[in-house]
Amino acid sequence: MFKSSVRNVSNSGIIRNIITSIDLIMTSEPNLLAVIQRQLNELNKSEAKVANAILKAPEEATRSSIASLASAAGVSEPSVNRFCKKFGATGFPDFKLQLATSLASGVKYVSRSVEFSDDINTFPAKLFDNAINALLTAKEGLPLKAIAQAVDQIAQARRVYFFGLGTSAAVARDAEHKFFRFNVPVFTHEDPLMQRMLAASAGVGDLFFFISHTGRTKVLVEAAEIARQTEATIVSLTAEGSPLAQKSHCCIHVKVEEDTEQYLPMTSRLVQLVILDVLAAGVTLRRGEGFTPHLARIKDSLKDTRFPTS
Amino acid sequence: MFKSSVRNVSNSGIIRNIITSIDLIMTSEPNLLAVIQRQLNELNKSEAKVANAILKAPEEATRSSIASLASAAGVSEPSVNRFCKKFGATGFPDFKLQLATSLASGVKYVSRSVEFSDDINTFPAKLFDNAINALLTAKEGLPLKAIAQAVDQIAQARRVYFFGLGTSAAVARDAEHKFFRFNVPVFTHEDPLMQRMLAASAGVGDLFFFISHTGRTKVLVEAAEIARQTEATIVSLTAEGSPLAQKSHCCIHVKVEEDTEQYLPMTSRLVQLVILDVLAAGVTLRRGEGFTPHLARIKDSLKDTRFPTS
DNA sequence: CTATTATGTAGTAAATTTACGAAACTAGAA
DNA sequence: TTCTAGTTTCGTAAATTTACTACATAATAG
Repeated sequence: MFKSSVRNVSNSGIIRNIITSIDLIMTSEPNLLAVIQRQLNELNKSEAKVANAILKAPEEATRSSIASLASAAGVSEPSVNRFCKKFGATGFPDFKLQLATSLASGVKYVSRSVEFSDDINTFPAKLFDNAINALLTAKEGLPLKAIAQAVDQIAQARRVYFFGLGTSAAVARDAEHKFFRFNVPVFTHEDPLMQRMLAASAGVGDLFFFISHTGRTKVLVEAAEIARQTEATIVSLTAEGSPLAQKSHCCIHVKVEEDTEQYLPMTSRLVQLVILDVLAAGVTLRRGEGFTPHLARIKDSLKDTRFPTS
Repeated sequence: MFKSSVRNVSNSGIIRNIITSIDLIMTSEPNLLAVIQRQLNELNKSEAKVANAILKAPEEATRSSIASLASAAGVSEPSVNRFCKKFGATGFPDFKLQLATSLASGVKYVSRSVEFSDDINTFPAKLFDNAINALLTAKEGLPLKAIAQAVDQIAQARRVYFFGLGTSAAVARDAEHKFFRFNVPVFTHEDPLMQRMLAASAGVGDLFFFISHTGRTKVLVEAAEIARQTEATIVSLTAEGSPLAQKSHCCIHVKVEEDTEQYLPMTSRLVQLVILDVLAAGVTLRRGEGFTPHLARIKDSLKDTRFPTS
């Protein structure tokens, strides 16, 4: 079984090496509760009971015995044990340990939406927790291959266009600010007509980077469609399998479960930004150490626009 | 002797009460390992053996049974048990739990900067960790009072201008997208000249929201200065004590230790965005439950611009 | 109605704690 | 020093709690 092979890492040096890469993808999970939360509807009856009991009182769960947790959840002891194993633990004690560690960081790793009963003392922390949680989740399932590919393509591009609409326009703008530093001509346009026209007149060496949470915004997908007719490369940061993703040569997709009750997409944008940071860092690494003076010059150029630090 | 009086706590009620305060000092220490380390020479032979075994391999200690730890330390099982109780735990499992928690909170969240020796398997995770770390730190020292005040002022404002330059311009743009939903006329301008002119022509009910990581960007501070001459309210999201902060009626300052070696400001912007989310949520709560249909309408208005979900 | 999955029962093994006693140490006196 | 009473320290073994496994029964899907 895959799960158990991951856990038994400490036994064999050889296995350890093989596992390392998997670890990066899978097990670097500081947030057990988030995983439980996410899997909640994938669980069967008794497992769900256990999950709810744990989510309800996680701190208490770390202190109780398997028997008391079982009775609290209204299930038998082996059910609890099976539950633990399902989530990658070797058994109940190990599970408690993992749970305790994830609780330790102080973040409530369960998405908590803001209620109208919240006040200034509660809702800011909730939003921060959600943001942190989103980043942690995204970090787990990072599409490293697509990221590496995108870095390659950006590093080689003659021109890079960052296109987004609505909230994603702000992300595109941010990307522009980040990437122009690499001597690559970078362009952003929020105007769909400009986007279409630029897409139509693209050629070899042009790279279009589309940003969209849903990947279903018509005008953006259409622009991608047009660009696709040319020799340009199309990279997108969007939802997997979406119309936009289908038009792309390379799609960086990130799983963010945006709270649909929430009318403002909060967290997905943060993840997009960090991914763009990652891409920028990737390009910097690509450019090599000789490139840092160039970055330093750009930074220095801003010096005179600021009041000196007293 | 002090040592023995502590030891004999369980015998006498009076002594117990005296000791309690000492316990409080001792056990409120977040790092159990540090406590053990400090007490090391006050311990007797077998206890010291146990202590050393734990200090040598703390991570392993959390995972091992009392039997294996006992044999690793070269003592009997009850000795380990007594050791645990001495350090405030109810028993061995409880001790392991405390040890695990103190290990988790301390070490993990350290800023790690990207090196040129990094590759695709390491640097994305580093950047995510840094981002998460920044949010965690910001969450700790959230200026709730200033936030509450800013929410008040935004909710009451007749017009809100979000001004930022450079990277912060993108944040301002994002803020615009978030806040326009509250029936408040929101404006963003990246052009310093526009910012000056709008500032000059401001009046009662106008709110200028300045965003700047350093708080030292001259043209932005000047715009704030100009706005300050009018009846407008000035709120800023910037560094504490900076020139910009000094011009503001209300300053939301956040401590983010930006890696100065890094030429791109990565994390501060994320924190700014989440803070703006917090403000937006605050305004929503202010508007009350009757306001949600309005938000829903805005969301629905986008429906036709998207390809339907298959 | 069969095959498969899900859940619980009961027994077993393991781990932890307690009770008790032996050893080691301390201090005072011969 | 050497002995002895008192004390502390530590380990053995038994008791108890806790967790796991194998198996049986119930539920579910095909």
